[in-house]
Formats: sequence, structure tokens, C-alpha cells
Amino acid sequence: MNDNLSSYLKRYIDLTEQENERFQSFLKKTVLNKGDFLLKAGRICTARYFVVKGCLRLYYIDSKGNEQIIHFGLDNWWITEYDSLINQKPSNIYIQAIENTELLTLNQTSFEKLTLEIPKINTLFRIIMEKTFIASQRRMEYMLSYSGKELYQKFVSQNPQFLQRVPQYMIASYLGMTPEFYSKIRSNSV
Amino acid sequence: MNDNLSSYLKRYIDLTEQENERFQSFLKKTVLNKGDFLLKAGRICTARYFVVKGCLRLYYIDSKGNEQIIHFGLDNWWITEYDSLINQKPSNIYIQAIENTELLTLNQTSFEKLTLEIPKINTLFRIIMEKTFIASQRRMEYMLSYSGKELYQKFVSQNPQFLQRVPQYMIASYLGMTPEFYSKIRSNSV
DNA sequence: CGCGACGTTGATTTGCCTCAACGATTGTGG
DNA sequence: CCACAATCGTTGAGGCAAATCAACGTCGCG
Repeated sequence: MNDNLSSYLKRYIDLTEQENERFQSFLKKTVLNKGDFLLKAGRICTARYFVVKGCLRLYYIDSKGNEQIIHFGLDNWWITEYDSLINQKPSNIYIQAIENTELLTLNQTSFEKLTLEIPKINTLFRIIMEKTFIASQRRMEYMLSYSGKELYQKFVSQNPQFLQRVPQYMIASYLGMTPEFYSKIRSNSV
Repeated sequence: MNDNLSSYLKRYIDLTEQENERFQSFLKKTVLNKGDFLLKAGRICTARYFVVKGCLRLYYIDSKGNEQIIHFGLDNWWITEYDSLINQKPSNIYIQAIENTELLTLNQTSFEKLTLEIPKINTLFRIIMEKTFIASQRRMEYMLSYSGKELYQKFVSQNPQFLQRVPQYMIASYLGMTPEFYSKIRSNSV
């Protein structure tokens, strides 16, 4: 039983003690070292992951060969690649640990059993999905509306914890700019 | 009973005839004229909408005063503004009919009753949410990876039906460019 | 008819990229 | 423990994609 997860769940649905235990009995603890991959392009994603502790990046390689970071996964977030998971098709996405990371894995067959057994779990994952979507839509609005410098300033003020944990070139990629330009923004030369 | 909706539902969940009828009894038919608003910034979004026939645009006004189109809603799509609906907060989004449009409205209190009564409905909306998210993530990848001209070409080949129905300046906005630049791409002068 | 909405075209500007060179730091094998 | 490479960040010069601004053409409609 993981307490982080239990209190996470409480925020969204009411589970009895038995249901909570039953839920968590389907989860498998996974440990990744910095640099390890949870998913590589070409593979089919088979699970949803709850990050207990650590940090992941979700990225793809675009047609020009650049790594584009879409998303970070930190402590107490669920992360997965939905297009591959839902449609059972090869991923174009990589998910990689950028710190030593501890995860709980809920694979798709367990997920399906679980939602039949405890229908409330559907509600949980609907809510997670909604929150994920809202965040993604807000990010899109930011990218469309703000200059590089504005994006940087907003990111820094809203996510100070990242700066300590994530190398600059990854933040640059997440913000949709080159590391060089990111550096120039930081040094105020732009 | 709406047949478009019935066959839409069949694609995602198994409902008995009674459940289908019960579901649809919660829906309210709404008709909008071209130009009418389903939601305006500052209001709280209270429902999910199924577009039976017509076309909507979902957009916001950015800090420079430009309309930025995030999404179109066409026949047989669900549309809503999740951030406002889920978090019950004032929307920064407008949803407007760009053709005369016929909708089915599922308001949030009905939605909540419905999911209690027929838990499978949670699955339905989880799936809709997943599909919406996947589309949004793919769009983000496109915007980050491709030039204006490439975006235009992909859009045209994947959505030829839009060109007949939607004015150019809206497509330009959806693709994240100015109408002037869009026009230059079309005339091949860029 | 005349006005407003929409689209086009050209001149100019600009935000960001590319490329290249060069520090600083980390880690690794001899 | 040092040498060396790899990784990461910085800085500058030059270039390009797309925005801005402005003028003008066209169409549909009150």
C-alpha cells in the first residue's frame, strides 16, 4: 500500500478501505535509474504509471531529428502515452527517467478488470483525463499567445521546482525553443 | 431519439434499448443560428454538447486581442469547455456557431444523475476524453514540428470538407498564423 | 447603392533559428 | 589521480520564416 497514492485517490473518489487495497493490489512497483526508458518509439504502451518519486520526460523525435518534450511526469502524477495505449498501436513517443524514479504500474489488462470490478475507477480515470486535457489545452494557448521570453517567465514563476531538477535544454524543448535562444533569454540579451 | 447519436454511442459502449432511451431523455435539443454563442468568456460552462448538424468554433482572445481558434465542432462531435465545466469557473473561451447548428445539450446535473444511474456512461465520457486528448496532443506535435506551409498542406489533405464550410481567416487562426500569411501560402508565393 | 466582411499583395520588420566557436562541469578509463 | 571525452551552457554573426502594416479588390447584403 502506498500512502501517496491513497491520499491522491481520496481527492477524486471515495473508495472503501477494501476497494483501495484491491486497487493497489493490481499495481506493480517499478524502479528506474536515471536514463532508463519506460517506453520507446515503435513499442506499444501497455500501462498507466503513477510516479511515486522522481521525474520523467515524455518526448518525440520530429521530422528534423529534434527531441521535442511534450510533458514532464513528477511525483504524484499519472503518466502514459494515450494514443499508443488506447489504440494499441506503436508509439512515436519516448518516456525516459531523468532522475532515479519509483513508479506504480497499472497495466491495461489489470485496468480493464479493475474497472469492471470497481466502476468508480472509471470516474477516477475520466477525471484524470479531464485534468490532463485541461493542462494540455492551456499549454497550447500559451504557446500560441506568448513570445519565448514570456513563456520563459511564466514557466519560471509557475514551476520554480523544475529549474533545480531539469537541465536547461529540456526546458527549452518543452517551451518550444532552441537551447541557444533559451540561454539568451536567461542572460537578458533578448 | 436521435439516430446519429444512437449510432455514435454504439461505437463506444453497449447500451440496452432502455438505457439508450433513458440517456437521450436527458438531452435537450438546441438550435443556434450562424453567429450565435453557446458560451462566452466570463460565463460558466454548464453542459456538454453533441453536434447533430452544423459547425461551431471554440476560441479565445489572447493578450494581444487576437482571436485564437483552438478547435472546431462538427457533425457527430461532442464539444464543451472542460476547464470551465469541470472546475466551475468563468470561461476564457467562446463557443460560437459558424453555421446554423443543431445540438443536443447534456447539462452537468443531468450528467451526474446519469452516471450514477448508468455507470457505463462514465466509460463513454472517459473514452471521448481520451480521444479528444489524443487529437489535441497530435495537434501540438504538428504545431511544434512543421512550418506554416506544411501545416497548411496537411490540414487541406486531412480536412478537405472544412475548406468549403469555414472562412479562410478561421483556418489561418486554427493553424496558428495570420490570414495574410495563409493567403500567401495558398497563392504559392511562399 | 454603399458599407462591412473577407481576401490579396507588397514592403518592411522581427523573433527566433542555425551554425560555429568556446568555457565549465562531470564522469570515466588508464 | 590525472587526462580526456562527453555533456551542457554561453555568446556572436548571419539568415530566414512569419508578423506587421498598409493599400487595395471583391463580394454579399441591409
